[in-house]
Amino acid sequence: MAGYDPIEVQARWQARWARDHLYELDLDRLRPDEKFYNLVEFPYPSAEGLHVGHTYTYSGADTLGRWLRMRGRKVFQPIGFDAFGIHTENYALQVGEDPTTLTARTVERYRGQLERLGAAWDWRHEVVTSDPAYYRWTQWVFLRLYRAGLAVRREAPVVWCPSCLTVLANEQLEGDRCERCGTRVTQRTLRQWFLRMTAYADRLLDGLEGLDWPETAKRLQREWIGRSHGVEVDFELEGGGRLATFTTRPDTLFGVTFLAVPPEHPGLAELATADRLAEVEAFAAEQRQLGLTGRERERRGVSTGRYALHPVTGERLPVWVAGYVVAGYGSGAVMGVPAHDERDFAFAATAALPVVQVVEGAPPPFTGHGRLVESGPFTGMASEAAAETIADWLEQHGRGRRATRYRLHDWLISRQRYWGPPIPVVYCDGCGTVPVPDEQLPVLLPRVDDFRPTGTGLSPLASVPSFVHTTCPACGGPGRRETEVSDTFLDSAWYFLRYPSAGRDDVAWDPELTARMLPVDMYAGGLEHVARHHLYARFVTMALRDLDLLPFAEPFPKIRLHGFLLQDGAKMSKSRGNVVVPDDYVATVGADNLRMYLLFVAPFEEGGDWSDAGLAGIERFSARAYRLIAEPHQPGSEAVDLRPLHRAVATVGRDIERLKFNTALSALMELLRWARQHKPAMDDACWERVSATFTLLLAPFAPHLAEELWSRLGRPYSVHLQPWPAYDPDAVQERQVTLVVQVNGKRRDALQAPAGLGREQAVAMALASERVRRHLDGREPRHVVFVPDRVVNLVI
RNA sequence: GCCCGAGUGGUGCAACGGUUGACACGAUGCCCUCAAAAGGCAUUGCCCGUAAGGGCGUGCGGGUUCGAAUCCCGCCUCGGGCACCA
Repeated sequence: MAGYDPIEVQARWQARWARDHLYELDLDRLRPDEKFYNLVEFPYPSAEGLHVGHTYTYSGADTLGRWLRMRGRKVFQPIGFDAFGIHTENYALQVGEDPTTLTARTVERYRGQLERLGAAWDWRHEVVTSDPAYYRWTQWVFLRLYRAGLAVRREAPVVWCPSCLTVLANEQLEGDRCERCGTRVTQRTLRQWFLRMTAYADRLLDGLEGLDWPETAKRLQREWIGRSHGVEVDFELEGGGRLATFTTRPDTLFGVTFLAVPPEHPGLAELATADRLAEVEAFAAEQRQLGLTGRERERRGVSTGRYALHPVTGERLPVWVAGYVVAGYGSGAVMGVPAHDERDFAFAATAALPVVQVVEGAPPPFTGHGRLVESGPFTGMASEAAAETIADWLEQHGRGRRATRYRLHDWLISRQRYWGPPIPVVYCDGCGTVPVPDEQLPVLLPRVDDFRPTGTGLSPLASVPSFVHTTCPACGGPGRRETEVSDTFLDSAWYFLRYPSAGRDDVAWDPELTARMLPVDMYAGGLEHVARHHLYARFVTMALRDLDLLPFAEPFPKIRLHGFLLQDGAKMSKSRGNVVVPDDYVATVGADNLRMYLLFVAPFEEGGDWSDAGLAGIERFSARAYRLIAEPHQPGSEAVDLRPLHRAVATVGRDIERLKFNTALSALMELLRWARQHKPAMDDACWERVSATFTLLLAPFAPHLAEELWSRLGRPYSVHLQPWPAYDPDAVQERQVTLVVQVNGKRRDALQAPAGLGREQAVAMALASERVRRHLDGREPRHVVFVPDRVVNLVI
């Protein structure tokens, strides 16, 4: 008999599945209660090809999906390509090829790779975000947000790489350096398009409560949104004007010894006194050049020469420009309380500013709470209560107001790049900013000879006259197109809405279909996307819901995060040269073995270490499984006790549901060993049951092998259309248990006993044990702990 | 610096507060073979002991409990996230 050839087997069945469209669903007939929208994060088709990290996630999600399918759910498992964006464009720049032709090739390659993994993708619903048929609707989504006042254009500082001559997305930063060239980034101020995500800060935060997400994911979003409740305190300036500061600790108001503004402060020239102006501007210019991240942790600053007046005491307080103050947060200025804030304390030390302790506790800097001292009428109060009282006082006297602040910023979607959807807006001298009408979508990205970033702050599209010059949709006069493209994260912020309706050219998504198919039932994703993609998608979904374009506000009620696959304890990376390429393994050991190995090596949600050595165990397992089923059965005479089979069905199902694929596989391995041992003794009925059940349990993990075995068993195609086997709950119960006997908590014997033994008999058995008696040393137990079917602990 | 997560055999890892080490890798021995590969079977936490048996053992130090890898407190190490958000 020929041995198991995983490569031949996978090729044959993949061809058959594709021919039969086995994994395509008829969405028209689907009820919301039977569908299961099984979503994975779609890849961006970059140069390197599919990473083994993708393979890892997709293996887990696909195994779950296949199992749910066998459990009777109609599993919708689409896939697509996040093909726009800087990653793709950078590679195109590197090889000097037009991104359009390049993307066509890489997408094709990815399709092949994804296909060969043997996952149950529904290719009929594929989306490619760089396809005009897709980005037409990305532009449409933008226009909905624009019309709702959620897309606005305003001037703002952005991160700039002086070496690559381009704006960088935040996700392209490693600390304060450009991911690509390692150059330290600077800031630049440009007129930009923003999506007003901060308008949804509260709902994004509060909505987390009801989501079935890992706690770490919720925490990350919570911290990213960063809501703080506090008070905005006004300080009158000597010589006129006032400075508003934000604080979460109004109870420390009497400890203020200075005010500080960031180097980016807009009114700096007016703030500084004449004699200080030159120094202030020099310092601010230098600090702005460094950018916030370039300033390190040094505590530098210069005095503006200006003084502010304390709102309660009227005391004169110097106003400083300080590098550590973050622009763009709160009111843009802080009240310096060195005694009760570590940063202010450090700054006060270098600037020789006084430290006044007003909360009792440890020596400064003391950031805890306590009784107020030296605080005028509020002295003696507990600081928590004082915070409220002082806030009231400020509000009553018109010197401040309660306020809520967020770390979350509006989403900067402008990119001075080529490879993205043009932002669908026309500028007209007469009409101003005019949105492109829906019927004129898509605004096509023109083919250009030179798509290199210009370094001028303008997109390469700005130098394409045929693109720029257009007709104003409002008045018919001459107009200029917006030449920026939108962030690639906007493409992916709504792609899951498109999948069911993919291919429709009349709507972005069909309302009736969407109501039935969404939201997503399970999203298998990565931690690195939580504070970006998942957040953007939630924001866009909420906004669309408010526009009555969607019947739900949360796109991903359930998310699970895969762990990371390491190599030799280190993250795989090109620079380390330790990237595992899945293709190589699919071609040598086969997709089934690769999938199972990835799932076996570690718990799915924790990740683990890749090792070629470990793969051998899985290959052996597959080969044994193949031999078990493929080798003919010489019937024995016994109706073998099938309890182990029932237990395996229970365990494997339970563990798949919990995403504990590693233990599910070990249960399958145990079942295999048991089946091999007992096969010769089994009568025909018994063997049929065992061989079929084993194959069904294997199907979610090793779809090709299981299909092959199923066909060899003479069963009707396809194993993937079969129901998951049932088990008898009674048969799962053990008949015999190991009863551990402890003396004073130390294990002294292990007795074989019938399950369900009562206390009396168990204790009697324990006392009868020779080993136990030796340790009892003739004494009577004072106290006996009995855990049924587990433990008898005799305490003397 | 702050916030999470994790520390268990030579290795990856498994264990509702109840036999620590399932499953697998590796190693050792044996079977098969002219031989090797493949395959099969067995052993495999550490220490003492020929053995029976005993002692120790889940990063470290305490605690709770009849009983702790698991719960609590304090440390150490590694991994990840955020990095001056007042």
